[in-house]
Amino acid sequence: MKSKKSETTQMCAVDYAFKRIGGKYKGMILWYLHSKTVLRYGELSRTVPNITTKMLTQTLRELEEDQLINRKMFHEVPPKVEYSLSEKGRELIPFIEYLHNWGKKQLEIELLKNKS
Amino acid sequence: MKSKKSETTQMCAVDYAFKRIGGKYKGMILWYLHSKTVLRYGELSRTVPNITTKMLTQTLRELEEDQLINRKMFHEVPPKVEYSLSEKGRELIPFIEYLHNWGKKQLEIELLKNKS
DNA sequence: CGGAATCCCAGAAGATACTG
DNA sequence: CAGTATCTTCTGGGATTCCG
Repeated sequence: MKSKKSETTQMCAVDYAFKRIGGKYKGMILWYLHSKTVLRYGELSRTVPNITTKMLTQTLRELEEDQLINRKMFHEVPPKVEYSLSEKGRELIPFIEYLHNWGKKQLEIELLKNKS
Repeated sequence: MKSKKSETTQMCAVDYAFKRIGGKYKGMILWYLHSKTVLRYGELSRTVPNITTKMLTQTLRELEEDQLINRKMFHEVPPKVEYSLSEKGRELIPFIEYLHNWGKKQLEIELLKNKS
């Protein structure tokens, strides 16, 4: 049983965690899923700025593999797929929320500086 | 006054924050600086697994630009440079700690699964 | 000791077109 | 609507060598 996760390098917990939520869109998607509870594919694609379908699909698949989100298909016409946070994914929210607030604060500080 | 930070895309706080602490080594370096308080260049290079001098220098420079760490040079022979967390950088510790604990927990869970 | 300077590449991300 | 499939581009990071 080979695992894509374990490499020869000793495993550092911070490193491990960053690999789950790193990349260009993972944090944002988790954040949006948290604030909206449930989102369809199309909604996500409109919500995440400039994301392509390829990256959206790929990112969602990775989050699903890591069991941070749930994917629920409705076999209808037209098709419908809903994404939501899993329990495990929800555990990350406090930290993303913290990060969000920190980022907001820094953005405001920079804004003030640029005005002067 | 051009800024490397602002692009045409609307600024999202989560995205902003991830850009400060994303990348392969930033989280780990902040984490190590927190647990050891102060570290020299050579110590960091030995502590962070497999990091090259190029990446170490580059990462430290970026963290310094964003004012998350302090760089203190001693003009001696041989030269000596110490790195430590800044106030702003220290604000990030609670959440990196959270992330660290989460990662540790997940690693343990995965370990158990692989044994079965 | 604490870097800087090059060269190079894998893998991340973008563009575009097509489909059940 | 919710994706696939390709192709291309870009850039974060690696390897190596040299410097004050």
